[in-house]
Amino acid sequence: MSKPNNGTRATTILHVAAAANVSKSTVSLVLQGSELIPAETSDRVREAAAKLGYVYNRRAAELRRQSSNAIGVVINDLRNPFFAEVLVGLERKLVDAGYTVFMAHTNEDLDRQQKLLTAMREQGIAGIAMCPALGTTASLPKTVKSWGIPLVVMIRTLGAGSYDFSGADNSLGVQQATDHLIKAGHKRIAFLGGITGPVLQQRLDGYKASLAKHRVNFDPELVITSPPTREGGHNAMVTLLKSRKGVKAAVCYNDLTAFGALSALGDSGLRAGTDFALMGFDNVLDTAHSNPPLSTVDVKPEVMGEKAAALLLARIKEPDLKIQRYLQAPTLVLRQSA
Amino acid sequence: MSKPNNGTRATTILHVAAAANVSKSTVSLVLQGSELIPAETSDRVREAAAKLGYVYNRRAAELRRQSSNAIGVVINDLRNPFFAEVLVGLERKLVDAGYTVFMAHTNEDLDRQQKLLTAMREQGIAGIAMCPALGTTASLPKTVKSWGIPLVVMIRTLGAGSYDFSGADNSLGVQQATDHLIKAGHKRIAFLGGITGPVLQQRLDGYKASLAKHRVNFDPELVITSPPTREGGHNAMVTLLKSRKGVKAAVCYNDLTAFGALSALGDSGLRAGTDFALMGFDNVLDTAHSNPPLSTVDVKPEVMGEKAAALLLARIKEPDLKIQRYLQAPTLVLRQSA
DNA sequence: ATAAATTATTGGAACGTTCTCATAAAGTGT
DNA sequence: ACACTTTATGAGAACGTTCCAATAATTTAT
Repeated sequence: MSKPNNGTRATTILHVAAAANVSKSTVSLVLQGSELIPAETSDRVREAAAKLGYVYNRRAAELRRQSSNAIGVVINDLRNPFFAEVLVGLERKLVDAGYTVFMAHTNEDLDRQQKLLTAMREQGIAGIAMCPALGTTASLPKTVKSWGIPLVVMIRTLGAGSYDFSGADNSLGVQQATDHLIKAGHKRIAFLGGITGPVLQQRLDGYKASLAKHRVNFDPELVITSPPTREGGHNAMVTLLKSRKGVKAAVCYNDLTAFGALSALGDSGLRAGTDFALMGFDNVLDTAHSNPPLSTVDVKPEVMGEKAAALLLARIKEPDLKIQRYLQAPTLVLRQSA
Repeated sequence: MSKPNNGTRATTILHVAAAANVSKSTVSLVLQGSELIPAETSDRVREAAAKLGYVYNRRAAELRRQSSNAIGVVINDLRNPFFAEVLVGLERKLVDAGYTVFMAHTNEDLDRQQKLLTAMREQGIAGIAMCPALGTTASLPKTVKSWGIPLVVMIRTLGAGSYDFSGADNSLGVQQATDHLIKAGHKRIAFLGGITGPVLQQRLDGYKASLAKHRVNFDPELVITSPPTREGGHNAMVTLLKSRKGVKAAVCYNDLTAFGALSALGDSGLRAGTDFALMGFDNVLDTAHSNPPLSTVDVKPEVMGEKAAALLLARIKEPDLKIQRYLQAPTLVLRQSA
């Protein structure tokens, strides 16, 4: 009865202890569900806690035990449904494992990314899952590792360094998409969208590989880059239709650009599937109900998220585990656009 | 020189103090950018901190000063681009104000929402911005307020309680959309999509109000509900085409369902704008490049996010401010679908 | 010169937990 | 009855900051 919480301050473990007539140590043990405390006592404590409206002060606990139950996720393009899907898979898995997941958005801004990572570091987060903003230096994983924070990189590789990674086999995926178009009899196949970064590189490689394999000439005129957005895809398709006459097939950097391309085709009275063969990439949920439904490369965004979560959890549990790199195998899903 | 950080533990303010030959109090003041410390000293301290690789322990600081620089955002449907856009506006504003923003996703799960709020409470977050999951009880704002945490509710109202709110004038918006269709000569106008919740209610009200104003009969057969997704919109349109013959115009619950409807129209060889008049709602970025570009009602998602941020910041600064409710005024943006 | 004010710095007590020991009480085996 | 284990609980030192109150050194005013 030494702590009668009169003031305005939050009720603490000490107030609960006083109310339940035990020591703070006992309360702490009860809160942690320790086996050491008999039911009678722990009931009494829990009752007192409930009556006083006690709320656990996680900050204090984490300060003391030097640990955290929060995982930070840094994402770079919230407006791209692909990332949203990755996120959903990632978060589900982490939440199931008992972590609290905090997401933050860089909007492809390196400066913001730096600030976010610093903030997470200062918060003493238990681990970080990130899709690096474009232009991120390859040494970032090493830096984060030197901070002692478990890290998994998603989607975009960061050079050859040693870090856990979950992403897609971009090259193979685009290769399959291009193969499909070639098998359908197309020779002049455009590549639409994407501006920079490792993912574009890999996807272009796949495009070229397929062409080479089938002995069709690579024509640089047929790759039209653009930001990986609907607008970018739209513009790329407009350019294609206007100045590369006769092209009747295209592989897109991703589904988003494909949607834009679909829109541009529609503007010209063309319909993908009958007048033009168009392939997307990602198999975002939206593809099943676009106009027309998009043929695309399925890389299972949610699964990539789940895998990333699994890698991170493994790394947290066992910091010295050997580096793992997960590459989602692509499969074609053929709908109406090609 | 009393603290020579030999061990494996993180370097603290004390190590910095020792290295710079000052007391921990001085280091603390320097870290806070206090005016009290002359440049010569503070330089020395900062140098020492940098050399030792010191990292600020925010947990400890927040525990002591009973405050936080983090704001929690709870969002319910990450896969809906509308929410993504709201989020972007919200976050930008909060980050500009110096806060760290942590987002979390409920996926429309009340249980998860409860857990998230509790987690944020335990973390001692400075404020919460949330779009409540469907089915959230109207007393939630009161509860959060009783926790002493500033709160702003977004998009979905929660009864008539007293809480800060940022959302759209849904009723007026749909009314304008329906007016537009009626003025174009349509009499039988469907309402497609949405299943439950205050937003659907408000939008349906607007729909009915417009019909009433123009003396056209309300036909319950013409409102076809569905989950607010592409798939939902697709199915609703399929139903409409199959069993409500002759209907040539529809207002959609939101852009996402409109996209699905666009897809279903395409499946039937119909094109919105020429064969069918279709209106969306939200004016999500994607609408500008759908196939065809969607006519919709613009409620400026990013602005709603920014407004929510502003309300929250005001509430944090001045807890006794009078309650504010921001309703974004809708405007029609006419593209090709109607 | 002295008092008063200002400037630069510091010790130590918080903040609310966890966790290691320590101890007291009760049970067990001989 | 005794030693010995087990069970239930508690005291107090951390964790890394902040900030009040105090002191020491310097300047200014008289």
